[in-house]
Amino acid sequence: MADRKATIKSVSIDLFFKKGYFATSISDIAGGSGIQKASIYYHYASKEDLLFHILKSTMDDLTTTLKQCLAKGTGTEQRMRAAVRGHVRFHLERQKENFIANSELRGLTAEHYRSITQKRDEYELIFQDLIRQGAEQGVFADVDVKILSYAILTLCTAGATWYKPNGRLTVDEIADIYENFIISGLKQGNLNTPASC
Amino acid sequence: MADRKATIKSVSIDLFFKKGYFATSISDIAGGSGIQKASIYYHYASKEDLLFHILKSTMDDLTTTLKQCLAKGTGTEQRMRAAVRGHVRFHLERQKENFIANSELRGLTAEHYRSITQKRDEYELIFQDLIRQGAEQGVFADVDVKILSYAILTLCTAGATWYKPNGRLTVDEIADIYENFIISGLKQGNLNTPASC
DNA sequence: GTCTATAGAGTGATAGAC
DNA sequence: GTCTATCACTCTATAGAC
Repeated sequence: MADRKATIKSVSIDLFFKKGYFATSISDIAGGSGIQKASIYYHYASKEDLLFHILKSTMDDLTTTLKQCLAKGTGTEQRMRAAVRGHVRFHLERQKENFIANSELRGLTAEHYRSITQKRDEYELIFQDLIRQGAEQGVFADVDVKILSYAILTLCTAGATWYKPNGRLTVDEIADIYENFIISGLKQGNLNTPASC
Repeated sequence: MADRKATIKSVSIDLFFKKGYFATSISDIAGGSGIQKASIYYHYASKEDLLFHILKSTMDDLTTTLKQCLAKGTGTEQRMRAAVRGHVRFHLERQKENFIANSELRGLTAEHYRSITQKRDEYELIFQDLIRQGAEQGVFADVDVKILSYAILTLCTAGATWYKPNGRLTVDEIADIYENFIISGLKQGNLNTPASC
């Protein structure tokens, strides 16, 4: 039980993922951490403070990972492939935190909410720039940048909802599928007539 | 104030969407409905019962809508296009209920949870059958059916997260974008080498 | 750093009058 | 069908001992 503060955070991530932020009590977290609930407040100012720490570190690590992935690629398509792959991997490897980051924003104070959504917006911008560049270079079709960026991100993020660590497919196999699906969608080859319903 | 029971349900949908199920109290719902909180229990047995009614009617209507859309189409690609379009439309037009249906399942009792996820699984099966048929007929590429069905559904469902009724694009314009993106992804035309990150 | 004890407020739900 | 009143409980957070 080296670092109690880290233990509390880790237990909270497990519980927020399984039960949700509002359904998890300080008592639950204390029980899981092997201490009394009052002791939580020595390490974190409040339950909301704990949530904010989780979301902040997740978003910061996510952005760092993306930038590392992009640094390796050359050319817009390769860079988009690397971005998608990095995004998928990060979300599957740190499934619980990412699930929380996408579902528990309402638990934050107004100020902390702005802080996290600003980080998210900056992250989205990187993808939007890639789509725009690809469209200008003729690598991708002339698609709606905003909608497509949301589509790409939610698609990959959704993995954090259903992924099972010891399931049928490995992280890299799932990343392959998403990468090809998304690049195909961005290129928009051979399309026919739309539906009527 | 014709039907109080319907008013309570409608107010609950608004509040569950805005604040979340656990963060919404019976008092909040009563206040929004213009009655005292005890009166809620004349119409619904419990807060959970209210949530279940919302989710059940949403899922039933969703499945009905999909079947109507599919009845019109001929050919696998046209049927998939119709299915995607119907799914997107339903989620954007009934945004709040669908958002709740995708985020508040944890509020249900074990029995009700099974009931709703069973309806969801049946709905997903329709999409999985379409993907499989398309792959067999050579209309779609030989893709992973389960992953792709999750991808398609979460993609369209995500619209319920960010859609703004009076925003830049109409429901049909958004449906067009998703439809083309998904069909392109299912066909997987002209792909190059994968990324390395 | 962790404990016991408790404050203070809010919760879902019920009883019974009207 | 809606009300007032209240029960029994849980919650976050704090005070102060050790």
